[in-house]
Amino acid sequence: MGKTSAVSRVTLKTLAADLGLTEATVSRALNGYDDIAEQTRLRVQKAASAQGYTPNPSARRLARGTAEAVAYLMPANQFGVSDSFVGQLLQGLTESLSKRKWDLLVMQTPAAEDEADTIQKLARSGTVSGVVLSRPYKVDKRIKLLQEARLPFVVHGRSSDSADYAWYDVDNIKAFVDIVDHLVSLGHRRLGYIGAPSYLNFAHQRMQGVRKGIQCNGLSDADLMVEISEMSDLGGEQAASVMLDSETPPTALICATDIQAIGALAALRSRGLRAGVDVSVIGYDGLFIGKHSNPPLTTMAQPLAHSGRILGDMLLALIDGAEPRSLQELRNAELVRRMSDGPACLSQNKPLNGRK
Amino acid sequence: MGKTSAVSRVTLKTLAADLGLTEATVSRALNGYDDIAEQTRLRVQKAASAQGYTPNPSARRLARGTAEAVAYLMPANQFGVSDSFVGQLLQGLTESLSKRKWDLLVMQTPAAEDEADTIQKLARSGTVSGVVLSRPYKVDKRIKLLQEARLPFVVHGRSSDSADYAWYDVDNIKAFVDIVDHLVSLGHRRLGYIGAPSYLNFAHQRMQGVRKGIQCNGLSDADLMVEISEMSDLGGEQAASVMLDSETPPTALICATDIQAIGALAALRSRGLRAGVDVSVIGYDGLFIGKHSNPPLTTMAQPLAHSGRILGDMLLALIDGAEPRSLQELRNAELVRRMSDGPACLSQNKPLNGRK
DNA sequence: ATTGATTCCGAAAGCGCTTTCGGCATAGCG
DNA sequence: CGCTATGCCGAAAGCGCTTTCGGAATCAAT
Repeated sequence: MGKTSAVSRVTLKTLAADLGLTEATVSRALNGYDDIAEQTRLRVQKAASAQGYTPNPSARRLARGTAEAVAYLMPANQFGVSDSFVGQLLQGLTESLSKRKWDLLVMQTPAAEDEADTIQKLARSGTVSGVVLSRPYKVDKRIKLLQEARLPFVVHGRSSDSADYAWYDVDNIKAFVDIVDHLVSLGHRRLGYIGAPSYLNFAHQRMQGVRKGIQCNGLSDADLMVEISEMSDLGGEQAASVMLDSETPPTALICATDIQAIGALAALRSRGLRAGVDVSVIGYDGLFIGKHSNPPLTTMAQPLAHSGRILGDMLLALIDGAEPRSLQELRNAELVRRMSDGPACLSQNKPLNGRK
Repeated sequence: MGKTSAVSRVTLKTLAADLGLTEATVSRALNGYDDIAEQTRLRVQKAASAQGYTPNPSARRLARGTAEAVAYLMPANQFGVSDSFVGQLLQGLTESLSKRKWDLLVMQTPAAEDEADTIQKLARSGTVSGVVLSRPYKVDKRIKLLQEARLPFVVHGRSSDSADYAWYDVDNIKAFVDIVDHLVSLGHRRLGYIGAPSYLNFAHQRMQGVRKGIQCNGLSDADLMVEISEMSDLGGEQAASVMLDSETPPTALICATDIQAIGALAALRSRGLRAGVDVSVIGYDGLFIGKHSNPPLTTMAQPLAHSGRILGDMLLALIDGAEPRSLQELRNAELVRRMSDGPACLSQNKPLNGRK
């Protein structure tokens, strides 16, 4: 009746007592110190796994002075449309961290106000030894805070000044230059761009991309129509609507995100316009949903299959002392053509306006 | 110049020294003990926030003997299609937990083999004081393990024996009975069901629902055609294909998940069949994607807007000592009609088989 | 046999915090 | 004025683990 069933935890102390050794010895045996006789190490290991010993992480962390955990700062779920990439990212992160048996915390900065507070607490308390940040703003206070706190971090995306920290991003500018190239090569000369709020840096970059694409192809600003909308299907639909209903509607719509592109598709349909025939629509993200939209969406697919693992590995390297500048990885997005783009049919520049 | 910039952490010790008090006093002052003079409490609080003191969670947890953290066991991302609900759920969970300033860990049981191991480690190490489990299997070893370990947990969904633990689920059986009712009322008499692997209990339940619906409406087993597929668009497409290409194809397809329904839609299109006219298709989940599929998908929408917060609150209550049996919440899904269902047109029972 | 180098383990301090306990004041009571 | 309450704080132990240090053996070399 000494131990009441499953209640009494097995600690280093009990283990040591059982083995006739000291806690110190058992600890070192389990942690691979080389001043332990191979024979006793085996004995200890066997007993440990037999009794199901699992070190108390809090105690270990306290003693070691390291957190053995990292935090993922989830982007605030802004428009109801939950970001499906969060799941993928987390999966990759856990994979990467599990190699060291580290824990993954997910946090969310409540209001924009509390961001500073959250980060400072995080840094000062020593809860984690690293942070993964998603979807940074153009100028992102959190990044500066993390730097000041000397807390290792990697960013999924980049803010405007990305020289001094580690990040993993896709080349948004190139991606949108490519889109413009593609469209121009199809004969399009009047383009519409449905953008996202530019405080999000990726939105800013994508906008830059289309501007650059316009220039490189010898078009002028007058050939580009721009509407900024929120990142939702409705936002995209509304933005597309104003452009389509304008005097000289564009023959192709470039969208900052697939979600908005999906909305644009709806705007076309409701006007009796055929995407890919009357007007081209190209999105960005490579979302699964695009495969099944009406019509299937042509899009720039970003490679986020392994981004979680990559970010995790980067962070680990960083914590091990790697130079942040050496950990900057830029990938390219890839055009996947489905059905929503096609040659410009200049004949019907002014479409027949199904309604209105 | 006493403190070298941001390097030296401010601990209870330094705070106490600064204030001319003991660590014990400061600790109690900060933790709301009532044996501290109101005046000194204020003094302490002011100094704490001025110096930006944040308690070291590991030390606190160790001393208190409680984890102040819970874990979310992510469902393994089986078919590449990342589950978009994970993000939503996490958001709700963090909200709920932030009320107590608890941490949220996300973990993933690597292989099916290691599940037991993972859970036992989790329980024994005291890493967390509670667990949220998603998408249980019909008979789920993890649940038994959690029970044995006396680790509080709530399940998002139910396993086959759900009497003794806390869960939050939607009434899958009722949902699918409702679908059958709806379809029958539209005149459909030959139904097809595209199911999911039945080791996932929700899949089992949905199948039961369909069967029950068949009975209640006076149909026989012969009127139901069943295909089980993996939970992906391709799976759904293939399953739909075999049914549509059969001797006597069903006039309506019920799908266990929206993803599969989306695939079924593709199968229809490739055969020149019009969803909602020639064949009805109904999915389940209420995924955003269904709004923009071709045609828009009629589906049973499950209420998961606040499921994360509800699960979090349940878990907290449980940890506070609530009875698991008192924490079982069953919600109803709701039919949202879009374009993929419609009255049965018996005239074209045998469709014109576009190909094959 | 004496020395020196190795091998292996125990002793002990400490990580930063919580919490019980006891004791010194001061206040309240007869 | 002595006595017991009460208020307020310090002392100290302890949570479970890590890690440095030193010392007792054992071994090899002279």
